[in-house]
Order: sequence, then structure tokens, then C-alpha cells
Amino acid sequence: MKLKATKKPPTATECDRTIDIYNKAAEIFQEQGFHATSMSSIASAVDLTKAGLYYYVESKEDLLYAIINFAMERLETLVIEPSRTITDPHKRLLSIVTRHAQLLTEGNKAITILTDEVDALKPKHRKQILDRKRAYFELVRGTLDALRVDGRLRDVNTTVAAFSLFGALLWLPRWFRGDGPLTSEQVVEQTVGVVVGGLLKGKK
Amino acid sequence: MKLKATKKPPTATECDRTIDIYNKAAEIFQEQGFHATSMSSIASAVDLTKAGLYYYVESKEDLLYAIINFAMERLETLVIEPSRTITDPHKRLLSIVTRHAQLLTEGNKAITILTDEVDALKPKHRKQILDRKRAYFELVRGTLDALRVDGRLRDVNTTVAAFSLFGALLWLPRWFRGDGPLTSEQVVEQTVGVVVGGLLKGKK
DNA sequence: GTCTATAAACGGATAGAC
DNA sequence: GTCTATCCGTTTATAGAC
Repeated sequence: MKLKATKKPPTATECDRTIDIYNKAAEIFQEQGFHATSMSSIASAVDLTKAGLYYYVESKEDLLYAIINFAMERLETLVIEPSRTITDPHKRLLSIVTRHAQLLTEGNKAITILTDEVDALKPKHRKQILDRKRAYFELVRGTLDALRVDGRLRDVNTTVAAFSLFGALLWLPRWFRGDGPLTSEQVVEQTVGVVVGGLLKGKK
Repeated sequence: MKLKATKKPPTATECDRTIDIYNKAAEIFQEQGFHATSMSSIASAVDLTKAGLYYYVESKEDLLYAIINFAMERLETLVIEPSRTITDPHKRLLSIVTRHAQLLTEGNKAITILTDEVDALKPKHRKQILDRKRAYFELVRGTLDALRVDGRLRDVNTTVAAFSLFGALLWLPRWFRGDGPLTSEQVVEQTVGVVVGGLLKGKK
């Protein structure tokens, strides 16, 4: 899955070029880190000079924000929204963890930048992203609280449990390789088993 | 717990100064990231000019390596070595996770840099750290394998389980605040409960 | 749209005075 | 030990030709 433009661009040609740039930039930011990446290296990766690149993007931070915002939108569309309608807390938790693990193992670079590079955003952009992240966190913690009310949660603090869950999930892109011995399907299934299964009461 | 010098310095005065510098640098690297931190900003944080700072450190990478190496030594001394002598896999896992969680919540900045900034090291230094990290990972995965042999591990892949465990642990410094509602003792206890308890067979 | 050229600031690192 | 001054490469970003 690749980055897509969020606003209608003036021409199809410009649209494609911009998306190419976003994708390549996401790839390099993810490999080297935002601060270790220069606009020149992004430019040459998309066969432009630095000045040519600035025709398409306003600034380096602007480029980062476009990538992070895209990733946040995908998280909201593919993980959060489909889960909010599920009322059973166990089913909702399974849906969230499964979909998020799928997103993290499918190879999209932007989603890991959402985890690692938010600090590099300007305060206004950073706050906007952090607010949406917090809402997601509260959804998960609330789901664990609901699981507790149903008597299906083990005796654990839901704040610690929610952060542990996110730690295990967000660590996925740091070790999982699509060309390794485990398929992404296996890893998603196993991660759901470890993370959700580990929080549930009852005989195992 | 603060950074300590690993080699005997020529004078006690220089020793203290160097440790001050390491500690402050670790703090700033952890807050802003290695690449986003300039030597000038470290210098002024320890009330020196940039040139003055270079009297104590050879290079920026050298400073990072000193910090990361110190953190790795603390991990080995306080977590890995005390656990290697424990033969019962359940007790060994409890020891590892408890001690590592304690290390991560005690407020030392260097230990989080060990997680986040190894890529910024020169190849030689990086390889040296990654080898020691790998040995630690294999200790944990091997412990999970032994738990499986004893029939006490849930039906999960030990590679995925080990990485999930590390994800949950290494995420701790990103959210835990010593001045928040939860004490470090509570968080350590709860983390052990979620992470180790979630992997064990048997009624909960 | 894409280029060459360049501005203006900042980076790591060093020379040499004191 | 610590400073001032400076070297020199790199950075983000822009001006202006084509």
C-alpha cells in the first residue's frame, strides 16, 4: 500500500510526481531518521535537484507532516473507525490489534514514522497528531476497562496493559522482515495471540 | 543512577567533569535525539564553549558510544548476569523482566539511548553493541523455549513472544513518568504481571 | 517544471592564545 | 582547562534563467 494524495492536485502529472516524492521520502526517513536525512538525498532519490524538489514541497517539515498525517489517516480509517462500531469489548480488542498488526507488517514506511518522528513536527502539527494518538489510546484503554466490567480481563492495571499492548505492537516494524522465515499472516496471528490472549481471563 | 567512568581518568577533577558531560549529553540525546542535538548545545548545558567540550571528548560519535556502552554494561551487570545463573526458566524470566523493567523506570537516560540511537554509531561500534543485544535476545528466547519444554508456556511462537516482550518493556520509558499517578514499583509489578503472566499456561 | 547558482545559517572539529 | 577565532563542509531554502 502506497501513499495517496489527500487533496485534489491541479494535474494528474503533478499528482503522481508528488506521491512518488512522498513515498520515497517516507522510505528514507524510515531508514535513516528525519534529522539524518537531507533534502538533497531525497531529491536525488527521485531524480531531481534540490531546487526541483522544492517545486513540490514547501519545506522539509511540511514533507514530514504530509507523511505523518497520511499515516494517521490510514490508522484511523483501517483500524480505529471499523472498531468503534463493535460493542463487544473482546471482539473490539481483537479487531483493533489484528488490524493494527496488519497495518504495521504490510510494509508501509509511513506508519513507522508516525511512531518515531512526531517530535520533529512543528508544535502546531505535533499537537494535532498527539491529540489523535491520545484518542486512540483512550479507545484501547476504554476497551480494556469494558473487558474488566465483563469480568473477562485478568487482574492487571488497564493503563499499564494498554501501554504494554502498544509497545508490543509498535515494536513489530523494528524486527519483522517480510522476507524472513515468518509470514506476515503468521506474525499477525501470533501477535494477536500473545497480546490479546495474554490479557484474557480463563483457562488457556 | 548516573553514568560512571569506565576507565581510570588522570585526575579526580577531570573524572567528575567527564561524568557530568556524559550525563548531560545522555539527557539531551534522549530528549531531542542524537542527530537533532548539536555539540554547542551540549557544551552550553555543561557551561563550556564548544571548543572547551572537545577537550573532554574526541568526537560526537565517541560521546554517543561512551553513553551507549555504559548503558549496555549496566544492562549486562544488572539484568543479564544475575539471571544467567537461574536454572528454572520461570524464575529466570521473572528475574529478567523485573530487573529490566526496574532499569527502564529508574530514570537513567542512557538506557533509552541504547534502544534508539545505535544506528548512529560507526559500523565497528554498532556491530559490537548489536552482537551483545543479540546475545540478550537469545537468552530470552531460549528461556521461553525452556518454559515450553517444561510445559508451562502457552501455545505461542517463542520468537514473536520474545519480541513482544521486548516491545512492551522498551516502550516503558516512552510513557512512564516518575512524577505521574503510578509509582515505578507499581509499574514494574504490573508490567511483569502483564508480560510474564500473559505467557504462562494455567488458570489465571 | 527543472535547472544552475547562491544565499545564509549551522554543523563538527581544530588552532593557538592565555 | 578554557577561551576566541576560524576552517570547511553541509544544511535548508530561494532567485532567476530556461
